[in-house]
Amino acid sequence: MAIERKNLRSQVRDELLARMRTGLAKPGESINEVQLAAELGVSRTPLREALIALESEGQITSENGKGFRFVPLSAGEFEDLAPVMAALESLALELSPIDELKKVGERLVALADAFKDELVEHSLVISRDDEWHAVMLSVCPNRRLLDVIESVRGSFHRYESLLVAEDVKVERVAAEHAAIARALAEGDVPAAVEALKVNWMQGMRRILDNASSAYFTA
Amino acid sequence: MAIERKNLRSQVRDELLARMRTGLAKPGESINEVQLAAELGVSRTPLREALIALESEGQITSENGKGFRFVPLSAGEFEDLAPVMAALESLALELSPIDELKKVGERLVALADAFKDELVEHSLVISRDDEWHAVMLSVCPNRRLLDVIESVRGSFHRYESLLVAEDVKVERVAAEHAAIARALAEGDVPAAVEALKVNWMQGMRRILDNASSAYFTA
DNA sequence: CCAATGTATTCTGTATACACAACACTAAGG
DNA sequence: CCTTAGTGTTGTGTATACAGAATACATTGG
Repeated sequence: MAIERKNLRSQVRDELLARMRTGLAKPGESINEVQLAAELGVSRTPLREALIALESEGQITSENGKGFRFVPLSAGEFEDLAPVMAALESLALELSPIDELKKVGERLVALADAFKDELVEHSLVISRDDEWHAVMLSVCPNRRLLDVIESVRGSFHRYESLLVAEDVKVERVAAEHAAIARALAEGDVPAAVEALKVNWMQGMRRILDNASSAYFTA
Repeated sequence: MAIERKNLRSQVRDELLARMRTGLAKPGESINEVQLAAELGVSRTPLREALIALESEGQITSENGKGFRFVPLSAGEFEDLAPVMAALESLALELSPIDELKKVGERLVALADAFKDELVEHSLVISRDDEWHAVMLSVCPNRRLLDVIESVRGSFHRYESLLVAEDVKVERVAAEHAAIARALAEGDVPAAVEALKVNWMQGMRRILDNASSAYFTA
């Protein structure tokens, strides 16, 4: 096995993302570089590099003399992100070869079923969902589009992880996924696109409705 | 007047972008940090920070022990970028309040006319085009979408700047802009979206056809 | 007591220093 | 002659050092 060969800045980046997702890094909180660097056991240099990378992905903000801050949660931003994801993934479907889509559609149907049956615990819901979308996008030949999707999804992810309540309606998600998958299997891209948009917007709405508004004060 | 208060890394970032657009930084060229830093009159630190920011925007690549490289020009990537821009700007239109769009449509018609009449010199074509699109997007309330658009547009820009030949058909662009603007003024968003997609794809195609394939070897 | 200015402290932004990986070149062995 | 191990050099990745901005605190004048 080829062993991982990663530089510190990317490891730090991953760790910061993890902390943002678990809530260990509180939204809106300002970052003390020396303290955080010490906590992570690295110097300020790779930490700052990770922060800068995350900043240009929109996951962190900075003001000139004041340093970096985890971006506050904003219902508005979350609502903004959903249609962007929907549009991007829709485009990905439209650009994928139709026959490939049909094949993938079948796999997706199976996955959606498994998803429903598994009674997945909450921590897994998101990674399952991720996996499902990854499979769907796997036949899209537009590399740059996939990059953009991944970047935006990063921001979306944060809201999912922090706000997903215990009682997420998993069956609902599975049903929506199944609808998309069936349309794809039949080669009906417009229908799939429509279902996909519903999936994103409903998903966002579900999460937002269940979330305590307290999260957004920060 | 409030005087500019920018840190070095953003200034370096701008300078690097400028060099990429003028061709001073050759596509595919690998970057020697000490040399480039000296050339810019700064230390490696802000230079690296700028490089990292540009990397996560997709404008620069890096390999672990090998450092940074200006990304090579790729016809494929350029072709990939166009539909993404089209989809994103289309979404922006769909999310904009219809009455605002109508008002903006009128301004855009005027701008398109001016564009045609001005017989603009080549260096100005792109910034005019930019300005036009900026006005069009000015009524879109989705901040995050605008961020994503700006980021992707950055990559697209590079191709425009490097490949736009002397004999760009300016009237063609103006005509396409006028079509979009008219549709907006009439509040016909679907028509505007359709025209917009044509604008992006045709624009990309025009540039690509006129470009010597020699550019892509790097 | 409050306002305003001066001073101390903290933390960012930038520069420099250091260690090790990657690459180039040479030399020895087949 | 080709291959490969050894050696030197260059350049990145990371750590540390320094300078100045921002903030908090104290002090003085009203």
